[in-house]
Amino acid sequence: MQRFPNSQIHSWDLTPEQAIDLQMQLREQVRIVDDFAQPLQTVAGVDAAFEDDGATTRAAIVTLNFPALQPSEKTLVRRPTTFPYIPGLLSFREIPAVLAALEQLQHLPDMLLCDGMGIMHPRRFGIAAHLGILTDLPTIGVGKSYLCGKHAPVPDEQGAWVPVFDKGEQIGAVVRTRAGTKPLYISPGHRVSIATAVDVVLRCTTKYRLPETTRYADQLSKDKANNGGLQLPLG
DNA sequence: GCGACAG
DNA sequence: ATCTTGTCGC
Repeated sequence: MQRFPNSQIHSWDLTPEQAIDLQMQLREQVRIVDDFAQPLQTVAGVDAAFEDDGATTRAAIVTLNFPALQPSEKTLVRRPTTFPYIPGLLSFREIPAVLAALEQLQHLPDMLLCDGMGIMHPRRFGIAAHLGILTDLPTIGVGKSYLCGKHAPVPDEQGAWVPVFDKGEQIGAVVRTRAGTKPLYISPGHRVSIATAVDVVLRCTTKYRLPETTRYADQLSKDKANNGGLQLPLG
């Protein structure tokens, strides 16, 4: 019953210094090339929220069929928060709860879209990359604000995007998912190329700034009225 | 040394 | 992330 063998490769009881050392080590395993089931049949949104003044982490996952984007399954779990929020170390705060939520899914999604960065990170190991290595699932980082890298201004038209560079290499793209709103910072996490990451995010976006995956996961993670995290039929 | 800093 | 009402602008 060990769904993600790799999720045991390291402890979560770490100091910020140890967490950084771990990122430097695990980044070697990240693969930024398209290596996933095609055609894509399901995509899932991953999100975390906090309650009890931050003492409790709530992780939500909503799977949507692709490309129709209709919800097919969802899970919500609560776990004690064990790591502070430190820019660059977000994954150590949110992933433990996310893994627990993934374990409860009846069916594994073909791809995960996470809140935050993939390789568009100071050490190329944002939450989407970390989650990808631990689960060996294809992942994409969907950031709502800037973390690092340089890029030209993004044209204000739906679908426009410009590459983001850091230290001589492209680490992702800034994407205008909707005109008149702030762009999204897209980067691969694992087993996906930069171009495909941008393409998938745009295909998951309809009339709003955020892709449907993120919207559904956000809604679930913030939903106060729920059955304690039990899976519920959608409709 | 100074500025920046996902959720 | 979270605390929070109405409000300005497309």
